[in-house]
Amino acid sequence: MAGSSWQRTHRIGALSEANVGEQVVLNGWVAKRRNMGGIYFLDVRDRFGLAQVVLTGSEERLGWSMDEGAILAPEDVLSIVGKVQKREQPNPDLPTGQIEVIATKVEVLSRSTLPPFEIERDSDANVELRLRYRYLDLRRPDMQEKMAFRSRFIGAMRNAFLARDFLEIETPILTRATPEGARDYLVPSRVHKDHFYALPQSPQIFKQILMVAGMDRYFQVARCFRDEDLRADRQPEFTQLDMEMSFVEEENIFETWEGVLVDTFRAAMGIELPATFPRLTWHEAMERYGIDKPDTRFGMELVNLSDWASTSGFGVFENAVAGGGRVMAICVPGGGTSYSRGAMKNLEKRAKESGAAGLAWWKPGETGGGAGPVAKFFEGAVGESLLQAVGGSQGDLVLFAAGPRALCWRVLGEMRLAIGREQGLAKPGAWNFLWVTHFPMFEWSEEEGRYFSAHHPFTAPQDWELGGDPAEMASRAYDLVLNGWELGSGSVRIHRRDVQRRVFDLLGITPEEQQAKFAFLLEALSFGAPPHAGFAVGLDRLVALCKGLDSIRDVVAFPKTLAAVDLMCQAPSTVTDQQLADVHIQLRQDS
RNA sequence: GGGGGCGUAGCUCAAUUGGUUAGAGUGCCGGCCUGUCACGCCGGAGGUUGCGGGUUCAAGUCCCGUCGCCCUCGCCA
Repeated sequence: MAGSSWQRTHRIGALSEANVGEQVVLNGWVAKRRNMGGIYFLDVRDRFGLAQVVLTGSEERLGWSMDEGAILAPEDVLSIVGKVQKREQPNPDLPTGQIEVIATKVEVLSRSTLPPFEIERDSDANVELRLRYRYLDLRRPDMQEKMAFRSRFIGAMRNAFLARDFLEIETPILTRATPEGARDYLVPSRVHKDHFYALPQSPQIFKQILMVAGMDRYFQVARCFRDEDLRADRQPEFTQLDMEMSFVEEENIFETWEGVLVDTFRAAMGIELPATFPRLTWHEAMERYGIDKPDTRFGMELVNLSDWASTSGFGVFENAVAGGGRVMAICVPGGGTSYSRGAMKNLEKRAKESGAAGLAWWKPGETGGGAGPVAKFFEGAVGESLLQAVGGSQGDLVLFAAGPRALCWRVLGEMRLAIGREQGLAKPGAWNFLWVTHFPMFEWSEEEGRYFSAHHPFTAPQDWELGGDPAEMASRAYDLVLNGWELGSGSVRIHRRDVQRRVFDLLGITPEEQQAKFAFLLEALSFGAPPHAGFAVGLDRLVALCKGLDSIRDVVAFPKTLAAVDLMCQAPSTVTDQQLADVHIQLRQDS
C-alpha cells in the first residue's frame, strides 16, 4: 500500500469531521492563498473538492518555513503532510468547512506559471481562451462535474443495456464512403493508391450486419463523423448510444429505451421518469405543433380553421381554402394584453422570415370585432364562431396562417415556439419525452430531381409492397423527442433483399451503383437476415440537456470551434511532403 | 456559401461628435498583518486597441481588406 512519501492518503474533497485527529497526506493544486502574516491559509483543490490548509509558525511545524510558503503560486501542485483538526470557525459554504489541515510539511511537486484565466467554478473567460487552454478549463470544478456527470450517465446507460442482454461490440472507424447522407471525412490509403477510407457517419450498416450475424442485441457508445457545418449543438465528431435488436418491431424498441432511460435517469440523476412515453405520429405532430419535434411542455396547439374559413365571408381566407390550401391558427392565452403593437411588428417580421406573406392577427373584443388588421371581418356571429373554433376568449391573441399546409405548419409552429419562449410557458423541471412515428419515407429534392430518404435508405416502409405515390409513403422511422429537441432516431430496417433493391431503385440508385456500393449488404440480406430494428441517441445532446446547457461544447472534453478547428492542438494541420507522398496525394496549387 | 454579433492590460469590461498621457474591477508582483475563507490596508508592474492599409492636423472611434471566435440560415440520409 505504501507508495512514495508524497502520495496522498486521502482525497481532499473526501475529508470530513470523521478524519479529525488523523495524520494525512494530500495532493492537489493551489486554489487560493490568504496570507495573514503570521498565519497562512491555503485552499487546496483536487477533483473531489477543496479544503483549507493552515500554515503557522508554531512549534508544530516540521520542515516548513514561511518564506517558502510566501512564494507558492496559483496552480502549483503540492504534497501536504498535516493533521486534520476541527475548525473553531467553520465555513458553512464549504463541504469540508467543518475541518482544516494544519500542515507540517509542504512539498512542491510541480510549479505552475500564471494561468491565462483564473481556475474557478464560474469562469467568465471567453470560449476561445478556454478552448486553447482546455486542460485549465477542464480543471475548473464546474467542468469536472460536467465530465463526471457525463461519465456517470453513460455508465448507467451502459449498465442498463448490459442488464438487458445486449452485447457491446465495436465497429470500424476506418470504413467506406456512403453515397447518401452527410459529407464524409476521408482518409487516404497508403497501401491502395487512389483509394480512401471514410470515417463512419454512424455504424448503421455494421449494426444491421451484426443482426444478420445473429448477435440479436447490439449496442455501442459510438463515435460518429460528419463533415458538415457546425452549430452550438453540432460537432464534426460526436457520440451516439447506438443499438440494434433482432426479431423486434417499433414497440419493442420503444419499450427497451423507455426502460433504459428510466434506469439511467434514476441511477445518474435520481429522477423518476414515467414508465412509458407518449407516441405521436409524424402527421399528428405536424397538425398539432407544426413541427416534427414538438415541445409539449406547453399547449397552444395549432387549430385547423379551413372548414370555418371556407364559409367565413372573409375573402382572403376563403380563397386560401378554395386554392387547395388551408387556414390555421394558434391562440395565445392572454396575448391580447401581453402583445403590444411593437411586439406584433416583431411577430410579423418573424412570420415573414418563416415564409409567410404576412401575419394576420386578431385580438377579439367584447362583442366580436376587436383589434388587429383583420378584426373588422370578424364582427358579430362570425367572430363568435371563430372564437369557439380556436377555443379562445376575449383577452387572447389569435394568429393566422393561410396557404399550403406545410407553410401553415412551419409559420405557426415557429410562432408557437417563439411565443412559448418569450412568455416562459414551458413547465420548468419537466422531462417531456415522446416518440414520433410514421415519418415520411422520401423527400423530393428539386435540385437533383429525385427522391431522398427522409431517414436513411435502409428504413422499412409501412407497406412492404411499396405501393402508391412515393411522396405519400410512410416509413417505419421514428424519433425520440425531449422538450422540443430531437434526441435520436431509428427505424425498423429492411431485412428483405428484394425490398431493399426496390428502395434503392426509387432513390435513383442504379443497379450498377447498388452493386458497387452495397453489394455486401444486399448479399448479407440474402443469407437469412432476421427482421430487425434499431435506434441511436445523440449522447452529447442528451447529456447537455440533462445539465440544462445550450451548447454541447460544455459536455465534450475537447470540442472544436465552429470552423472545425481544435484550438488546443491546432488540428487540422499541414503534413510533410513525405506523408503526402506515402498516401499518393498531390496538393493543388490553384486554390 | 449567406446574414448578424464580438475582438482594448493576464482576465472581464469602459473610453462623449474623431481631440490631452487609453481607464476601472479583478488577477499578478512587493510591503504590512496570527483566524482568514470575495481577507484587509499601502505601493507597483502591466497596452502592437486582433492584423494590414487608407482618410484626417488628429483614429480605439470613420473607410477598405484580412484573421479569429460566437449565433444563425443553407447544409447535417
